[in-house]
Amino acid sequence: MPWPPIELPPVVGYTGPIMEQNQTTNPASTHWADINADKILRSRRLEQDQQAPTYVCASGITPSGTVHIGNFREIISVDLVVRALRDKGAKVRFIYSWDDYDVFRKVPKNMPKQEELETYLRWPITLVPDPYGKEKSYARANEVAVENLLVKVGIQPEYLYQADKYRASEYAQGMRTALEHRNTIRDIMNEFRSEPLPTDWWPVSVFSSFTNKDTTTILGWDGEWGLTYRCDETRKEETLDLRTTPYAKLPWRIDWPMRWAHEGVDFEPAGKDHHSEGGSFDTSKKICKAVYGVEAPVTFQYDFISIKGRGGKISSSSGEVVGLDDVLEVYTPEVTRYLFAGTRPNTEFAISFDLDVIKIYEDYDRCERVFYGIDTINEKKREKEVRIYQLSQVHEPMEAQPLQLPFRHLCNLLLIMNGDVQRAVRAFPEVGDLEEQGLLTEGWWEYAQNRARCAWNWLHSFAPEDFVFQVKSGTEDPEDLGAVYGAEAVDQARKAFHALSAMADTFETIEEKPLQDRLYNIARDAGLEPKDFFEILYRVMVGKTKGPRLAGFLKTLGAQRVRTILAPYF
RNA sequence: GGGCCGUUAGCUCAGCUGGUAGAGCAGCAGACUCUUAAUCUGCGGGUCGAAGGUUCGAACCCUUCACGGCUCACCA
Repeated sequence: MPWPPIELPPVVGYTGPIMEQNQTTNPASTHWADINADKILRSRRLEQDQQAPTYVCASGITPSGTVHIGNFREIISVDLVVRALRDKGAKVRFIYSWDDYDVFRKVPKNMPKQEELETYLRWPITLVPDPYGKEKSYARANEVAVENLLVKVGIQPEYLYQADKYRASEYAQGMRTALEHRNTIRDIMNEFRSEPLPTDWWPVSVFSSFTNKDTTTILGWDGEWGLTYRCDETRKEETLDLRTTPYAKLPWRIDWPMRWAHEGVDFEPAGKDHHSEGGSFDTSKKICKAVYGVEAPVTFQYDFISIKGRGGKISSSSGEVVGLDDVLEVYTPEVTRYLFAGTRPNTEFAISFDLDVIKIYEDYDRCERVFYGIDTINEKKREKEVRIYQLSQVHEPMEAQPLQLPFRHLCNLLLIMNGDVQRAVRAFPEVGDLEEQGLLTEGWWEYAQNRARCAWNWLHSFAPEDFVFQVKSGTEDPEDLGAVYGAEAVDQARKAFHALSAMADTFETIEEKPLQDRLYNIARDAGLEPKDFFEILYRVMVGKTKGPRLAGFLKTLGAQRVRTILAPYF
């Protein structure tokens, strides 16, 4: 189906102050974010006269390609816990670590300039150029994309750039400590390895200053700051001073605990791939204690996310990934947060792009009505729903229940209005009334616009064919209805159309129910079975045998449009 | 081989810090001159994977087992 080219306003990003603290939080909340917040608070025993500490919550990933929605689960999980901590009155530092000093291992298939990128393999991603030529590096391009999106869902951590820190030798002492505990670290890692690390293994790695690649061999350490390596490609040797060199770094399983100690991290969750015995969290935890002398942070494991209902559009095997941007095309920021806030982190769930989308929006709306006390359910459930709603918000919730735009109905109105957001929203009768009374705030219009845009995107890209229709403009040639319904039926339909046009002026004032009754009468007066009349009318109006409930549909279209559509058939 | 998670109504799941088993969908019955996975009203339906244990009381805690899934032992 051809879609009219519609210029939609972009989803509005959130620019005001972030929602910081919620005074109404029930301290006994059993929401998983609150339970974890309590766990974090308990992990630091405070002496009587000790000042309230700042709790450090951390998250981070390697920006080595497009950041996908699975990665997003980690950062939103931390964000929710951070909110829970702040709601409990704790001071929190929320850090997000871009591991942009990691090695560029593989060129993702969805990147342009594949051949040029190939030449940078084994370099640190912070030195690989941005194939789009906009940012100062490949890593930075991926980072910027995510940082901009996170603002829209109300997540604003303090970003730490590991490449900058390593290259400025901020971790010189951390690396030296690792070297001093070389054997301890090797023993810990060997506990779980199938093949033990070789005797000439070193707990640091080096990028060659001659080639920028990590293809180097460490030859020795002087017991202080001097590290000697050989560049495998050029066979050149060099001694670096850890206090000044930009080239040294720690491998992952040592880098992680070193940073926990360096930043004093109190909480960091990790994916299930890290959370096995002998996995990276496990060995990092041991190294953290044995080498850096501090306890590993409180953690939990979050499960993977799958995608449902993008059949045919993007196959996951083609290497194309679903990112936060894709999710925000269909789900508003609040509903996106709702998906994660309402699901325990250690359960796998699917983000749906099919008909489930409607249900998710309906669930969210119900949650909102519970929050505002419109819908009543038992107290225990109410508390849980209220908490989920709070945690889903990007802005402060409004004082009273804002006017809801049910997703399904909004979809129909958008289809009737050919994607015109303003007209679709105003087709809700309540909108005009509330606007006159000055009860629709700017925030509400933002909500309406975001939701309408998501609905339109969904209709455009993912809704089943049965679900969508397009109102005929009245300029098309009349269809050859006679072949299908017979000349007599068409003749009768013509009569009915006349009658319908004649009463079109009453659309604005008549109730749906009486209008519906009139339609049946019109059909029978013209000698048609109502069923056939409806079918022919739908064919004329939307080119299909079915469509939106007629009474409401006609009222929404209005007398003028209905006449225009019917005119060619007189 | 180790670890983690799951097993609750026909289906998808909720039930979280032990207190009489819940929701949605499906099903059945009724209503609407009716049409979007139509709408509204009502109803039924579960030895909570199995066996033991702790407890006044267990879907929930402990032990063992069965089945399913994921993950680690290479890199991050």
